[in-house]
Amino acid sequence: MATIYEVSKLAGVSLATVSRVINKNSRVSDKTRQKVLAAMSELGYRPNSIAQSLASNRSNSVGILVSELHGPFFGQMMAGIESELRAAGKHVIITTGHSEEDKEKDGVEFLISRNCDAIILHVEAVSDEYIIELSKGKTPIYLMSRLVEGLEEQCISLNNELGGYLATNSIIQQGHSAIAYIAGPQFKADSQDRLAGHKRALAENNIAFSDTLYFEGDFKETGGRDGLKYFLSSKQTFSALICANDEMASGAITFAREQGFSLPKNLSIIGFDNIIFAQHTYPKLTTIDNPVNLMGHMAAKLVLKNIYQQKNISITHSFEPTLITRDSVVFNS
Amino acid sequence: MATIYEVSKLAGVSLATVSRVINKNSRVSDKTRQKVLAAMSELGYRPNSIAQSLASNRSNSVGILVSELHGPFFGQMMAGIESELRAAGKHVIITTGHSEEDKEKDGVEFLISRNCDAIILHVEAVSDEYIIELSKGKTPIYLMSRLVEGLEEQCISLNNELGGYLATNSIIQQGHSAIAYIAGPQFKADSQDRLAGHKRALAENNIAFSDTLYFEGDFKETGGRDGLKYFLSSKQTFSALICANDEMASGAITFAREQGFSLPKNLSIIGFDNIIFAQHTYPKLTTIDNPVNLMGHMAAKLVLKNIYQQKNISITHSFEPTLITRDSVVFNS
DNA sequence: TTGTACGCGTTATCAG
DNA sequence: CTGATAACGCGTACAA
Repeated sequence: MATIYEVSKLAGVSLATVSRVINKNSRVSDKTRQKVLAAMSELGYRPNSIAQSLASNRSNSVGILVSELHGPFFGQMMAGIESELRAAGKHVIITTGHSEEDKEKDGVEFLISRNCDAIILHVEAVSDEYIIELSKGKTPIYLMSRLVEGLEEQCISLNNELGGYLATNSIIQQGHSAIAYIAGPQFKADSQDRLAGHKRALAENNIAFSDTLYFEGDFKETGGRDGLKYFLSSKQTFSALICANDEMASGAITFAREQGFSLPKNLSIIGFDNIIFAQHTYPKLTTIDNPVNLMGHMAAKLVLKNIYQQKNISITHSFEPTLITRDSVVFNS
Repeated sequence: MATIYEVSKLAGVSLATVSRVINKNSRVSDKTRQKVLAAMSELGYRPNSIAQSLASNRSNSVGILVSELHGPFFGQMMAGIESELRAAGKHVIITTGHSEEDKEKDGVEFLISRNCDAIILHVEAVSDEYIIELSKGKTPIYLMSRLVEGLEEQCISLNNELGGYLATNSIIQQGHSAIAYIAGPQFKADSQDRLAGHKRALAENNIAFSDTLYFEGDFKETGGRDGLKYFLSSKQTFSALICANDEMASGAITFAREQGFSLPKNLSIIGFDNIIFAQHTYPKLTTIDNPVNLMGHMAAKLVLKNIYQQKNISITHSFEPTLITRDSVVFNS
């Protein structure tokens, strides 16, 4: 509520001097600094970051755009970014895109118009061209879980194709050949890549991909439920089920048991992402680890290095998923 | 990048006129409006919301402070608030407090300094006095899951005491009398209230509260695990376990099975919150519904009504938890 | 080391 | 209906 002007008056110095003690960079004599500090605390002065931002064209805050605010995946991602940035004294402004092109663009413009020093995006509906165009603007752009050609240096991504391959391959190594697959929404690049990896593993093992053992889910619990229901109603036989994320795997597990399956004996199930709850399904979920929290940290480090000039930070742009073996996949005898 | 000034030049009108067409309220002739609109799109003009905010003292955005960005509880809360506000064209600025006093205050000041039209707080470490002091400032304050005396009109809260009572009472009604309790961190009011409800139910049924069947957990999976481990190592006998939230219940379920328990036969377990994954534990978790998503919507409605003058909105300040009966609690014979 | 004065991009209050 | 012009709160050359 109090302004820099009132502080300067009370301290008997000029506006500029007050500004100088706020931005600890330029030199002020110790005596006047004390006077100013005293005046500030007496007035309960707090810098107006809006005005600071307008005047300096910086904001000490980075924007984050995620698809959703709920769900273990985005939660881990946001937490990773935020904790890294917060430790460096930077704030985070979060908004959402809901996987819809209009909302994603709206969110991006909001963040840009708020003068964020950089923005970290997890966008799914928007085109590569849009992103490339965006990256030419004055606000630096960084991308999570997405690899855009020409912007490799600004991307932190996971090799989803490899993850998909690992999942299917591990299932095949366990003696399964009749394998059902519940994919994620195919407009999402992650989902496509995971499916591609699945198909590669099948091909390498001379197993034909079957349309009737394929279902496109929604990445939520209901997707796993609906997918399994679909496979069962179409009288397919299969000994293993691959779900493109853990939420769908959870849904499938629950539905399978409702249908009288004994797990994992009757059906092996594998997920993807390794969300915390994957340790608490029954049987404990075998899955592919997606180090999304780590990737969040890395994205934050990337902006600390590039935007806030922090040195001695080494960046990993590309992450590799790994197989987490638990109890939900067994040998098919 | 383009400013209102360039637009006015290109359109051949004054700054003020451009500002008028941006803020659709005051009247501009159709002809000049078209000229301005054309100029805006030709230049790709986007209002700088920082400058708007500085000049108008409004920001069309509301601040949210939560303890953590991850976890099903906060996810649902943020999602509820955001979706309601977004539908009304308002943006949301989210930051965190990590349940630490300093960080909570820092977060609050960040939001205030960003000129939020209102802020919605889920604070746990900060005192009632601080909040009351805060509420005297120029930025309107609203509170989630916390009831502060004197600020009832700005609070959206859950009757946690009742929830705690319901949980324990339902367990008792199932014939249990040796009941272990894993509480949440006791510096959190929610945890205290849930525990108080537990004790009331015990007292009403003439069951003594036993210190040796009490453990203070951390509201995470490990809390459930650690709590159960503690009870088992201390050779207590009990037929039911109450966990102050679902994460701890999940951890307890997993650990119980690792220890060879057959659930729910050997041990009945009840949780609190009814997070989505409570439907996917095995056995499916009996729990207390905490309508946190709804409460988020309601908090958003409250600011829409009070701050953005939306009419015909009816507000519920106080929510009641309900028992969700699933499979993890059985009759003690 | 300190002060003056201008600019950041808009809104808002006046006149006209 | 439209146009000057003063705020908004602060950063930052430039001068002193």
